[in-house]
Amino acid sequence: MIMPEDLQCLKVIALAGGCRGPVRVSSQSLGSELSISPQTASRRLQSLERQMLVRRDINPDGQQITITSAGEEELRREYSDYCRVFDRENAHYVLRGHVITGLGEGRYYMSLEPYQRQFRKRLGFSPYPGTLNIRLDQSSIQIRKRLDLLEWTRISGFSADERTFGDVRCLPCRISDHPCGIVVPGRSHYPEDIIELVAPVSLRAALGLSDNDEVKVEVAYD
Amino acid sequence: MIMPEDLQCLKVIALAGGCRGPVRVSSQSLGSELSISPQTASRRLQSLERQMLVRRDINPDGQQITITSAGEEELRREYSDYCRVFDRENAHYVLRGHVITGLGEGRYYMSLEPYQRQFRKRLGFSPYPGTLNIRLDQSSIQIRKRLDLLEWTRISGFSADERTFGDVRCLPCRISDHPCGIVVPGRSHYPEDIIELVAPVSLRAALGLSDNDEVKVEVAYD
DNA sequence: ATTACTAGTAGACGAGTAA
DNA sequence: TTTACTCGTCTACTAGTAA
Repeated sequence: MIMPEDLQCLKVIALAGGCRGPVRVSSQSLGSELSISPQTASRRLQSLERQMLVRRDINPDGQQITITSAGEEELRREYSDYCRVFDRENAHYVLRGHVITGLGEGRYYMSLEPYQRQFRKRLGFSPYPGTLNIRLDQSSIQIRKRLDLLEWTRISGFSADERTFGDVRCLPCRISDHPCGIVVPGRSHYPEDIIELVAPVSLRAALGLSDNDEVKVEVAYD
Repeated sequence: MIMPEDLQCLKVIALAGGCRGPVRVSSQSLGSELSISPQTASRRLQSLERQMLVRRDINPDGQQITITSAGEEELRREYSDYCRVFDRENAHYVLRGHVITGLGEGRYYMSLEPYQRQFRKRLGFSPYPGTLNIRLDQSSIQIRKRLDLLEWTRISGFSADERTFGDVRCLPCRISDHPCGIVVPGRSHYPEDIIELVAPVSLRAALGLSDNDEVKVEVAYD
């Protein structure tokens, strides 16, 4: 296995064009790029050459470096690792938290016909009138933030009885294999450590949940 | 700047799903994955935590690790570096070598009407009857091999005068801003250290080249 | 099983120097 | 200027141990 500092070095050479032709890379320039001494940079280049990852043409006034096929292969391996990390296809988020009692607002909103109709159309189910409120564990709060980058379904607001009901966004998810959705009111500031779930059934009843029970919410983006 | 060994460690955690939720990563499992001792792996995790790149929930029987936004950012930076390396858009290859005298076969073939017609159509110029033969420098031979992965223009063979003329493939390129093409006969084995160029003019005359002069051939894939 | 300390050592580092 | 050696230091490793 290639050492991480060698790989880092190889990457810098690749960025300079080392995969596509010989490039001038001096120990000094490489060193300053990696914040290491020219001596160490020189040793790194020798190491890469010994591993047959680069080819060097050394002249008295410098050297030209070319990345070999083996070197490029090594870079591609690393590249594919990063592709796997950031591949949207297998993005599967997990949130952990504990059941809490909400303010009962969810129950009211979810009972409104215009919301119900849209949920039915967009998520494929009529929401049970009531939401399951969850307080996220500390480490899940960071995950929650990243969900904002995914594609949420927009549920439009409406007016009725001289009141205005705002937009809501919803992200399909699952809790113990029950399909559900995280709902977040449009613009109002919502506490970052709390999520609210809608589902076709009462999750509390279906899963036998009580306050403070631990739950796991999964978001599979596909 | 993040140390390469820390980044490597962070990547492994990310591959285990650390960007999308807390994952169980023990010092031992991490160590065996990276071929380092559990002690070192433990120190790496402490280091990542100190740099706020991960969050750790440590229990007596193990730890759950979550990559923070800062950690993910670091990974994305690295990812974008690799994207730049392998981005086809700015693929710009450089071959270096020295002019040699060929066998004069190029001159004959390039004078044949069916070949001429196709070159005119595919490359946009009528080839000067004669090719410039170049012996590649040692380090350019590896670059030459990679060109085979690019999209070459196929020039079809034909029959005439009871002889069969084979397919030829051609890759547009430039030599000192003169548009030209690398030509390679279809199936016959061609020496890997030699390339043959066709151009609308005599490159030897246009560039004042003699045998053994150094030349640089550029292939810009776009 | 874990995590993380301490201790001792091996090896990587930068400085200086030669070619 | 380069590359790459030697040398002395100090970091970073593994092993052993505690919690």
